[in-house]
Amino acid sequence: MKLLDISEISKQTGVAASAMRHYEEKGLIVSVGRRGMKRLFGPEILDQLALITLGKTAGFSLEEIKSMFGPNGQPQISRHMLSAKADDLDAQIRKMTSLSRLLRHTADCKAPSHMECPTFRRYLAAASGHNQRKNAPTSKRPNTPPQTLKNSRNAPAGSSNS
Amino acid sequence: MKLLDISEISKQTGVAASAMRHYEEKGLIVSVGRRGMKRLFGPEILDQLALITLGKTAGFSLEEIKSMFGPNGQPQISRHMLSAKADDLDAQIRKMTSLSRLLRHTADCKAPSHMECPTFRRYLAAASGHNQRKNAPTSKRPNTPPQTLKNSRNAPAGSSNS
DNA sequence: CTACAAGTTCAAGTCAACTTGAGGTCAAGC
DNA sequence: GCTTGACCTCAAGTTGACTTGAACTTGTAG
Repeated sequence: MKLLDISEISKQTGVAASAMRHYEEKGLIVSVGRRGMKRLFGPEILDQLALITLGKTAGFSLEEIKSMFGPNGQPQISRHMLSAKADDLDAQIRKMTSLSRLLRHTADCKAPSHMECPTFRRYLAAASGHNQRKNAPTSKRPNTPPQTLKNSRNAPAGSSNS
Repeated sequence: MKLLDISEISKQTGVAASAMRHYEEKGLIVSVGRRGMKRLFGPEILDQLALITLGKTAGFSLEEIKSMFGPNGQPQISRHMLSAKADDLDAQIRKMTSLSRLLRHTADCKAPSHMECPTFRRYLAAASGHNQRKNAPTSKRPNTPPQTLKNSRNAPAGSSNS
């Protein structure tokens, strides 16, 4: 049989055991049983954790992720709301694409001040305001927690270029 | 002259006054002076706030945003690191694109369990692991705060579809 | 001149998503 | 049958990005 214990899963997925307990507590995953006191999970946990990790990367909260594909993998919200989430995602993707270009341009541009560079300002305009599709994103909720991008071997932010 | 006070800026950008004070404290923006005790900002603040908001949307921390374009709009990090940030962004964009497709598919698919749907699994595979470009994202940093997507008039996650 | 709305500072609180620590449990190996 | 190491629970702590509250200051309107 292919039941996995928490440390095995952690090894395979990189998700901390404490995080998995947290997810279980929040109802995002369920353990299929125990060996003694130790949790056992079915192999589907690997996909579920991948999905959770992915959702977090995309900026969804655990609550939202749970609503999109609960512990059983089935969505808890309507098709319509799922599409709405996808719409949000697409809007964000558009902004991020512009930001990526803006960053690459910034890395190359020789202008004394980026704010004065027309290319920079064009990307900024594209990335912020007016998304080129029908209804505006309508950021309703007042406050919204942040996410931090992971990777890119980073240095303390004041080095190596004169 | 076109000096703006904090509430005017808040009105125009939607950024809370308290958030702007926070940004100033953290060194992301600077006020150009005071009228009495009240902060005054130059018009460039609007672009800077747009940039900050954008950076947050993309999942960068305030520290990172500051390093990418400080209070003067100039990057505090090397061109190389800027490109690396853009690379991160692109990797994330790829994942989010797959996730968006996965969500749209989930909204339409009639399969009893999504995990058993080959299309679902294909998107999941595309979205997680193996990104189709050269070097892997190398998520180094151990723990990473979250971000939450804003908009999409959302309901409490258990409604309207029978 | 006085009131007042709108700003200010500073400390403390909040929230999500975990992590950490203390103290407990148990299957397995010697 | 006892030790050990991996896991457990539960409470408390951490981090980032703000928000909130209390007490204070001021330019402007009346």
